[in-house]
Amino acid sequence: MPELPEVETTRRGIASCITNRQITDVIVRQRNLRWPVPFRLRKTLAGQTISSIQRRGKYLLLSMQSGTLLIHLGMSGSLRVVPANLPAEKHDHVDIVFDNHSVLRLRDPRRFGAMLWTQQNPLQHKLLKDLGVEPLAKDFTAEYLFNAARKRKVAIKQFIMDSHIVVGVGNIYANEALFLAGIRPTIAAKNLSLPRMQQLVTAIKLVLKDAIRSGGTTLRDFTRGDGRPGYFRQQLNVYGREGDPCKRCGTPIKLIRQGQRASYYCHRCQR
DNA sequence: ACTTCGACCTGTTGGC
DNA sequence: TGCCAACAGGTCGAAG
Repeated sequence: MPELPEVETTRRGIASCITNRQITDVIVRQRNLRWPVPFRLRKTLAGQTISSIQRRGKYLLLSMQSGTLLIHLGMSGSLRVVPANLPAEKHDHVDIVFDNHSVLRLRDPRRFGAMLWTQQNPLQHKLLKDLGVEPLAKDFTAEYLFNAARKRKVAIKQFIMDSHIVVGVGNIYANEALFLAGIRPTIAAKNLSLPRMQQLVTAIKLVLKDAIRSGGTTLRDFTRGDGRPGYFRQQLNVYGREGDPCKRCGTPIKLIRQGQRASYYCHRCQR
């Protein structure tokens, strides 16, 4: 579920509920996420106040007096603020309890997510320090992408999904952005001209902004527990549409595999 | 420095 | 209906 738009929507959705709230308790039901949830997390967090919640890539950064809690939602994670008396369900692994008896609850069926504590500058943390640019920031430009692609023979789709180049472009939006830009996902990154990179950069920003705009709907549907985001799904041009007609030219959408991920594209519109 | 691939998990879906 | 394989929105880290 979580690509950058969902993570950003989550951040915005919980920010006002948790900032300036004091933590009174932490309940860890399952510590085996991607990396173990810190053993003494309850001891570490109790009594601290969350001063802000920021996002870097798909990581959420909860700032407190003595450090930062890093949260990644992996493939299936979600965060919700619920009343403390709402019973935890099967995959509700961590509760952060606040002084007003609300709870920040992490749910993650596949457990590819993470919750880590760091006392250093979080941007210097091992997992964050080598991340690429933010796709919606001004420094994500055609020139940047073009320069980064020199000598890179990897396919452009895998290239834009590489978080060391640019963060937050997941499989759905990589497919969608390449369609909008008219670029075939298999082209070697180094073979794209600067103007085509400009089209791609523009498409990535557009797709992510649109998705954030409809992210609220996506999130609400998801957290309600009925899975797929109905609203956003209707905006998809290629993802999940194998064999269906291209919305621009009618040619059946193709499905291939790149690096064990599904790539959908129009053989005619994308060259 | 770059590329490929296995690994981590559970839940859902589609074919037989 | 049951069973099994394939697949799912991520990304790290080892090995080549």
